[in-house]
Amino acid sequence: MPCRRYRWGMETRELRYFVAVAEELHFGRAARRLGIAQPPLSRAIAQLERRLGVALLERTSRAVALTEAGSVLLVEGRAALDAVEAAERRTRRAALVGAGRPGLVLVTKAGASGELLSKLLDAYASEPGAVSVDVLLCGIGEQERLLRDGRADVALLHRPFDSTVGLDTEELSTEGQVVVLPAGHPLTAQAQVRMADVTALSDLPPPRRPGPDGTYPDGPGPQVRDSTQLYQLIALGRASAVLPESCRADLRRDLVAVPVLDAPTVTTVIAWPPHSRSLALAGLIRTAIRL
Amino acid sequence: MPCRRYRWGMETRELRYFVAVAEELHFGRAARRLGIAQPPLSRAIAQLERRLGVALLERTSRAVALTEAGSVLLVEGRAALDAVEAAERRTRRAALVGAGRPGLVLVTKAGASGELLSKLLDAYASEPGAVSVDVLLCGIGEQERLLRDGRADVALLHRPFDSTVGLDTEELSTEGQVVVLPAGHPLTAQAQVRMADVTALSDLPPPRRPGPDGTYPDGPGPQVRDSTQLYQLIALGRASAVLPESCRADLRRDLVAVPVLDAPTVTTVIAWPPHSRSLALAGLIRTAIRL
DNA sequence: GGCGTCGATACCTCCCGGGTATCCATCGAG
DNA sequence: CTCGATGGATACCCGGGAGGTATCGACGCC
Repeated sequence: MPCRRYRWGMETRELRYFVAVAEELHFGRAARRLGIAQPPLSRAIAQLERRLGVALLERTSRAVALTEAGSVLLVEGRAALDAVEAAERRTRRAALVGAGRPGLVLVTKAGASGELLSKLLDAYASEPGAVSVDVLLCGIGEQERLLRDGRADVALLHRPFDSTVGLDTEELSTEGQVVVLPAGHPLTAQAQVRMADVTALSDLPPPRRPGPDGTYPDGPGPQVRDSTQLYQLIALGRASAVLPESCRADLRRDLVAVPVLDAPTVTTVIAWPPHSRSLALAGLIRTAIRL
Repeated sequence: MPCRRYRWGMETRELRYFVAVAEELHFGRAARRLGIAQPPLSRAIAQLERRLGVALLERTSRAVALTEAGSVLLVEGRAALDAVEAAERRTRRAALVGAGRPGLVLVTKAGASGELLSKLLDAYASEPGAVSVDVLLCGIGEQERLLRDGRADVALLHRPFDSTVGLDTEELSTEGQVVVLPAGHPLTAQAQVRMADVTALSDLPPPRRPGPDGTYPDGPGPQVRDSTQLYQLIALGRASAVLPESCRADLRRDLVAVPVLDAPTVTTVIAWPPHSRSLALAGLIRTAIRL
């Protein structure tokens, strides 16, 4: 009779449970995080292992560890959960278009490519059939995740800093880099400098930015979260930074930018998840390519 | 009390149900395909719409149509289901490595890059720490799907024929193309030809190959499924074909290949899903790059 | 050796996914 | 216009399983 569910594949609930346990490596904590009791969680994981016919965790009653298969499922499962979330979010958003709600969400790093972005938005808005575009500003390395889990539809990325794996891209512009220094600093007397000159400034170390996991790398420089903090620290004479030329448009009056001859050039690209080619997205990309 | 499931996102069961209905545009047929009765399916879809707060289907009691949001969920949902399936398959496979079971599955089009492939497999097999590699041969345009749903881990693709969107790639080799003709054909007297010479052969039209959906495009040429059929038809004087140079190694004795000067060059690339960088995969890719 | 920790087991409850029977709207044939 | 066929929605029932609490059992630690 009824209820022979187990005949199809995994349910997202099972995946969420497994990912929680695999991340915590502790059933109790994982259960608390999931808002359920520990026993059902144990059962669910056991059932998942039975269904897959695979041992995912080594339990030794004092410690929990991932098996080889378990670590595969952790990374693949995260990707799958992201895809499910993306489906949900994009569907919800698609239903709101027209009521003045965002038809597209564009994500880029705060304080980068500002001029390019505003030109793009202006140009697209005057296209026939343009939908409204929301702009989402985020930190470094977050864009890929936002595109994958559906919070954003399209991103402005900067090679070689941002990874573009798994995304479709089109190049928009390339530019050199400048070193940003406090006004009056000796180096600002020069028309251009080299990377060696910049790294030699041990009293003005490069700042440390948080990674995707929110932690800061070790090093001498001050920790910064956004460009306002960064500019203030440079103005205070506590740091210097090598940034793409276009940052000049946003610079405070007490900062000076000097071209760095041998810094790698930065390419701004527009990137989007390869399978989601909606008409609105295609229009935005076309506009972007035409600059 | 117990059971407040609905607080988290979609379940894969709901997605599978919706995709079935969206593809069939008919609740009864979809239910039959899913192996369940029609009423539970209606309920499940209604519940999904309630959960998302979004209308996915327009039902008019005689016809079912997708809303805008529904077509978004169809494409995003398929991608998500593929990702879940991929997680399941790759996890199962990861658990079998060591028992002589395939550690990696490489997919490529039948009858392409044969020499490169065997050199790659030989070179990789002699690496320290190599796992066993299964080779999967498939038709045109199937590779992307096999990589996405986890039936394969890595593919040999041929630009510009195969799409590489959403995949990480490394170029392996480039080659020109040749036209394959029956021995004794007048054109075989020449050392090289141009595309115009080939398209002028209206008695030897290019063959039609099935697309990803299994249907053949319209046109004059004969329908072929694989290279054996193709070679036989050429030998019979019913077709000709422009193929990468490397096909020469597989040619029957009664066929002749003539270089085509202005045909686009073909690049063989090794491609893999961007997030799945297992050690075994990395080793194979490294070997491939070193040719 | 007792105690604390943590995962597994036992057992209960009730929600929900599955079923069948039926209703109702629409379309087409006559 | 009526009537049957078609196809989705509704009503209702049933059983499995997802959730809970209580407890066990294994291990590490003081």
